[in-house]
Amino acid sequence: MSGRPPVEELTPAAAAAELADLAAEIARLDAAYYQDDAPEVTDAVYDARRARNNAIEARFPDLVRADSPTRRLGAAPAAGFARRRHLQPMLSLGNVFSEADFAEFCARVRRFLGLAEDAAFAFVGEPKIDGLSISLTYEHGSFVHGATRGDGSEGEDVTANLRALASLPKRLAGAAPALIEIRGEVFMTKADFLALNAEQERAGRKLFANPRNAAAGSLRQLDASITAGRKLGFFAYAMGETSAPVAATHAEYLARLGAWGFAVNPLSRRLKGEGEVLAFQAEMAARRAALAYDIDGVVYKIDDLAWQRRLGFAGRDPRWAIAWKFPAERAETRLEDIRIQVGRTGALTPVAVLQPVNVGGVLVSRASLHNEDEIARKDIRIGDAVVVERAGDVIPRIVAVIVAKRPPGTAPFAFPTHCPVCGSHAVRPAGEAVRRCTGGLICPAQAVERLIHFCARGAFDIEGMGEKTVAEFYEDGLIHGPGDIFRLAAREAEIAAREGWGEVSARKLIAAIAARRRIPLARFIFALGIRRVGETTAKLLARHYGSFSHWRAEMNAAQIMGSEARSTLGNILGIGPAIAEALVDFFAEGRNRAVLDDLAGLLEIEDAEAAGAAQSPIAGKLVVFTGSLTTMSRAEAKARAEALGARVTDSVSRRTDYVVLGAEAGSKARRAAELGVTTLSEAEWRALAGMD
DNA sequence: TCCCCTCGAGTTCA
DNA sequence: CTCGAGGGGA
Repeated sequence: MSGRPPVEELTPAAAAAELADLAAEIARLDAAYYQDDAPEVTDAVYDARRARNNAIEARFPDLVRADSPTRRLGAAPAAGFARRRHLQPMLSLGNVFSEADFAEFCARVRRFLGLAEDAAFAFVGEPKIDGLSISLTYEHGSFVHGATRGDGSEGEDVTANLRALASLPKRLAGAAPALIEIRGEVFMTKADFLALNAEQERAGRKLFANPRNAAAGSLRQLDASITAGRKLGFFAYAMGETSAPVAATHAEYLARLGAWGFAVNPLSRRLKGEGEVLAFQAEMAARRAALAYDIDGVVYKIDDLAWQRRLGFAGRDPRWAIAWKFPAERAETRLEDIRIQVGRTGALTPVAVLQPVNVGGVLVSRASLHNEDEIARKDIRIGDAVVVERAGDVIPRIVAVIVAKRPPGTAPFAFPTHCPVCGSHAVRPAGEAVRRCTGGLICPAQAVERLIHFCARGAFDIEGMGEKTVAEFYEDGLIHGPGDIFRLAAREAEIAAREGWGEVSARKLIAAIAARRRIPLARFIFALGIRRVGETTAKLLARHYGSFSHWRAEMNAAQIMGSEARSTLGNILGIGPAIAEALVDFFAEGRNRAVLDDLAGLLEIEDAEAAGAAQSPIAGKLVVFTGSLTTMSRAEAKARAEALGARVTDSVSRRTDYVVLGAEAGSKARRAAELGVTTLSEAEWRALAGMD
């Protein structure tokens, strides 16, 4: 800043005067920015003021004012977090753990793009910081809102908190698309984490387990001024929706981000091929400990954005990027007990109770043991010394038993043959891994789990009816079955009188329940918790039957008529014999039918939209590709077609809608002609599918 | 009949 | 997030 002496040369008196000026000035600028939405100065000027203020405060800690800008923020505290849908979903990433895995990833890319086996392509390697990813939306160059990743398609709106991050530009420098989503990572350095925890300890507050949690906890503060007081860093690294292309390669995109004013991880590097990737991975592993922040691996992205588009997604993971994780952290501890949990479907799941041990910054005291065989295979016994691992995922698992440290007198674990809750016989069908309680409707453990599922996200999604509440209400006899939830309104006073409850929370709960009386058919079916019927299958059924009454009638018919009607169920694509049987079993049980009657009287179940109402002309069509395609590989063509709602097979039949002929198409072209199936050239196909 | 992929059901800790 | 089973195509 010109015209001002360097901080080192300030006298205390001059410093005090300047801090007073800065406090007043920054307060005014904040008000203009946050309240009037009319910034008076550029962000660079604003940031320089804050930086100057911070520098002076650092040198004269005694002079920090009560109204110092570092102690408050102009933004009004947010009232809870609204949900915000991302314009484009935020990615998850596939993982690899070795050179061989990575080579396999590259081979898949080559196969998909139809490249030669020795074809080289460039990557960008980026250290994978253990923070929390967020999405920022800029309109006409201005930061308008930001959200956490959430489930990938919808996160929490933390705009006010993000405004408090100095490292995040409020305006993009230079030209930018009218609308653009920018993704990056909010993180805390190891040093700031330790300092924050020391501060927390001094203040008698709870400590954060690791920098990641500290960053998440700091960002997700309802009072944005707390966020402002925490030192959070931000690196931008990815793109979401954009109204205009901004680069041809990822490396260019990163440069663009830098030009706009974002911090981009300086360690990110363009790598010309697999050889350079290996070297980079080794380099990062070696530098990991010395870095200011925690990283758990390196993300490699294919540099060419046109290739990225072609590669697209397999499920939720992009085919054009991969996270190469460092080996998981491990720790040794003692297994104190094995407890058996009973799930919604009656599955008996063994869970290890561990002597709490710190694994990679998190205190682990439990780990799933999956099933009977897993325990037998590893010969896990109560009292054993075990190695616990927390891999890239968060979920700990037991890697092995240290047999040398096994105390005397242990015995192989005897898996119970009866349900620990209701005492019913627990059976394990031949060929299956899971042993299940046969108590069904009489088992209280299953009943609670079913109710929890009923209220959970994706099903009725009743706010305030979490696991604990449901379990307590069930235990105290407030609810026995799903219908009772919708009769709770009559017992509001009783709920308000419960420990930990009050009038306000009871009223809110009743309102949340009332808000869910109307429910789409698919969610309703999913909520029932029918075995083998998850979210996807429930949607499928809802679309097929359209209405609750139709579904119910058909299912009753199937139940009465047995195998014949069961085959009708089998005609729904995606419903095979096992799911059909699960459905018939559910309806065969009188108590389930009673629950349905009960709910039908309490709820308004919305009809599902008619099947196949999709917009693309190829949605629902059966397509066959033959011959060699010139503008894309076979796998790519298939993926694109499926993304547009078509089904792709390899053999031409009467049911085939289109046969797309590549060069040198042979027998399938002939067969298509014989059967009178419509054939398309590759160009015609691209036009029909809207790919050009 | 086999293989590949998707879906369901399970779980940890903050 | 992982594992196992189901579904569907080869």
